[in-house]
Amino acid sequence: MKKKLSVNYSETCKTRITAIRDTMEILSGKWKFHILGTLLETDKMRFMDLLREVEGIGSKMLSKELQDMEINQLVTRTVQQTKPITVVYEITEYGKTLGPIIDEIAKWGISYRNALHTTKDRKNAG
Amino acid sequence: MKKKLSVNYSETCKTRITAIRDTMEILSGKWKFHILGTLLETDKMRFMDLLREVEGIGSKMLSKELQDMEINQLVTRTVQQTKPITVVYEITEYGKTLGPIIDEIAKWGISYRNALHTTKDRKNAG
DNA sequence: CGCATCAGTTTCCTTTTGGAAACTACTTTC
DNA sequence: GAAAGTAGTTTCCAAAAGGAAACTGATGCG
Repeated sequence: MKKKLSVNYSETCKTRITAIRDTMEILSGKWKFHILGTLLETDKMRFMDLLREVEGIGSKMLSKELQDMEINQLVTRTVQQTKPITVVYEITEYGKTLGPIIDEIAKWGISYRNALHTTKDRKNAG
Repeated sequence: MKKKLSVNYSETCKTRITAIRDTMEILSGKWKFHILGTLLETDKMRFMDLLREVEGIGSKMLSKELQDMEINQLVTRTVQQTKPITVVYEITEYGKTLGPIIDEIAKWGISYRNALHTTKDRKNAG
C-alpha cells in the first residue's frame, strides 16, 4: 500500500511554483526581457528609438509589450508636447527590481556560450 | 544631421541580448521552470512521479520537455531494469547552475504576491 | 501640395504551442 | 486472461503568439 507522494510535497514548493508562474506570466512573450534589458541600461527611451534598438521587433509587438508592462507598473509612458509629439518610456523603480533576474539570465547565457566554445560537444545555438 | 543612435549602443549590450536569448530559448515553454524547480528539490524522479508532481502537465508535454532538457544536458535519463521498467530523471551539475535564476524568479514572484496583498492597487494575477 | 516623422492601430495571415485522448508495448498481479 | 502500471508516442485539434504591411492622424518641412 504505497501512498504515491502525489500531493505536492510541501506548501513551500507550491508557493514556489506559483511564484515562478506569476513572474513568468508577467515576463511572457518574446520581447519583454529585451525591452527591459534595454530600458535598464538607458532609463528613458522614445518609442521609435526602442523600435530601432530592439532588433527585429515590429511596432505592433513593441506597442503591445509596452502596454502590458505599463499595466504591471514596470514602465511608465509619458507624452511630451514637443513639435512632433514624442512618447518617452521609462523603467520604474519597481521594474528595476527585475534587474537581478535579468542579470542572472544574462550571466548564465554568457557562460553557456563559453561552454559551447570550450567543450565542443554541446548543442548548437543559432 | 543626427546619426540616430541606431546601431546597438554597445558590444556589451549585444552580447547581453544574445545571452538572454540563449537562456530563454533553452528554458522556453510552459513547463521547463516547473520541472527544473521540482528536480532541483528532489534530485531524482521517475517519469510517472513527475507527471503527478507537475500539476497540469500531460505525458506528451512532459516527455517533450524532458527530451529538450536532456539534449541541452540539464537532466539525465536513466533506465532502471526493475520489474516494470522505470526511468529516472535527474538534474545534472550543469542543470544545477540554473538554480540561481530560478531562485531569483521565485523570489521576485513571492514579493510580487506580497505587494499585491499590501498595496491593493496592482493588477490581479490569476 | 507632397513627403517625412512620430506613435501607434488594424487587418490578415502563418507558425508555434499545447492539450485531450487514444494507442503501443512490455510486465506484473489478481 | 483481464486489469493495471510502467514510459512513452501519435493524432487531431484549438488557441495563442507573432510578423508584414497598410493605415491613421497629427505636425512640420521645403
